[in-house]
Amino acid sequence: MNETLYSAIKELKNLAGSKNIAYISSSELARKMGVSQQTASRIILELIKEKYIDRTIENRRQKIMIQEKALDLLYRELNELYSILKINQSFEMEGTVQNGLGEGKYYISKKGYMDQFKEKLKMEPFPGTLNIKINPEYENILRQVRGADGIIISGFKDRERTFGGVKCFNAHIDGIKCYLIFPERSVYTDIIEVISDKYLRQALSLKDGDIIKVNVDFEF
Amino acid sequence: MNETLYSAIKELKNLAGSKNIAYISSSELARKMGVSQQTASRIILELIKEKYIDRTIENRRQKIMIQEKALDLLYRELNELYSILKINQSFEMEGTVQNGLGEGKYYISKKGYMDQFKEKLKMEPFPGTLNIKINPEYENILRQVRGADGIIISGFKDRERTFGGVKCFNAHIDGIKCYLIFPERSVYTDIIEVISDKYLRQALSLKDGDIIKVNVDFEF
DNA sequence: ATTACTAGCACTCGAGTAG
DNA sequence: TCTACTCGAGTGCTAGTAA
Repeated sequence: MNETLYSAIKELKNLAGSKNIAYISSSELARKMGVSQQTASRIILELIKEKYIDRTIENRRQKIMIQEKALDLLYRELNELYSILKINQSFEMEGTVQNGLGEGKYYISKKGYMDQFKEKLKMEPFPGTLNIKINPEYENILRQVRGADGIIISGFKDRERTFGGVKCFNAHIDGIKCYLIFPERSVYTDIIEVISDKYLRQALSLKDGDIIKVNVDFEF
Repeated sequence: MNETLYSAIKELKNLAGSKNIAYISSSELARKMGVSQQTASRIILELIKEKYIDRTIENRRQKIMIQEKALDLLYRELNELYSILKINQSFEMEGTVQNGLGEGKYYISKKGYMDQFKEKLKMEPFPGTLNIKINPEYENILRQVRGADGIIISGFKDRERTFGGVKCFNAHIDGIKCYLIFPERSVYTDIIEVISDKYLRQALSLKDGDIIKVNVDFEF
């Protein structure tokens, strides 16, 4: 990753705001970045090639759409700085309890995962996940959490198929210790999966549709 | 500022930890950064020249001391990301009420400042400052706050001398709205000055030596 | 082992300019 | 006006090597 592209992404995201859409000419970007118009133009082309942005030219002006990959990069940088500067943060998110479909249970119970949970999380998880649909206003916090390095649970193979790696984050809900688990390769969903050594639905008296707060605890 | 130097500073600060001292050879830094040993060596020389680090060579190994200028850079980047990503933060710091010496009163009362306070902070400050010595464990938070862009109060001249610009941050102490004020040019002191439209010592029943919490409110 | 100089090469930048 | 191509110049890289 070229460092100049990072600076350009910052400029563009700053302009784009929460809609992630910016209208800017190459010479204007050039001026903001302190480079020539030609270089700015080349940077935009590179950003498109690397899928950090999408661009259309409408009525002689460029419409730049910031892509997930670019936001990922910015949040990753933010997390890296948190980590380097040893800034401890706790993030709160709010969401709605979802019907779990029993899929979680299938995955959690796999020996390949379970053994690692016991070893790395120092607990034996209840065989099932609590699924929470995070409210849209917490989208950015979720993105930041997802971009952080968690406790890595490696992928594995069994007779039938391959299971991908996941990463876990320390969290708590209403004082009950739990872990958020995400696929290691980032997937953009607003539904998070929570595991704990307790049956969370029971311990917290939850039913589908309940609104709850989840706190993610980072320590570097 | 070269972007490569920024990456190098991150690597070095990461290694250095809170003591801001790292022992690392140029080839090790080269490996971490994915460049040649020669380039890493040159980077270190540039960092020294630009006063981001200090270096001594003891018993064949380099001792690298991270300088304030480098920390400034990292915190500034962090703040820039906060701003770009519209992350609102509130920072809490703890400190001890200090004897103010009446200096604050002299400055605050200057028309050049007072007019701007009224206009930009939309309040008429009590003519005096509450000085708080921040506890060392909040040093990094203080650094981060100081590195942020606040509400700018421009410097001015009167008949006798020049008064430098200051920047203000929204804050509150025990629910009372106030502002932190810092000289615009960063100075490394652990004493902060607080102004408010109220006489804070009275409103909060404070005396020298009292320990209080200050919350700085950022909004981007 | 280190650090860091010199030489040469590669890559990135901006000027000129086309579409 | 815009964007973006080509090309020459200069920066910054690595390899070789000295200390």
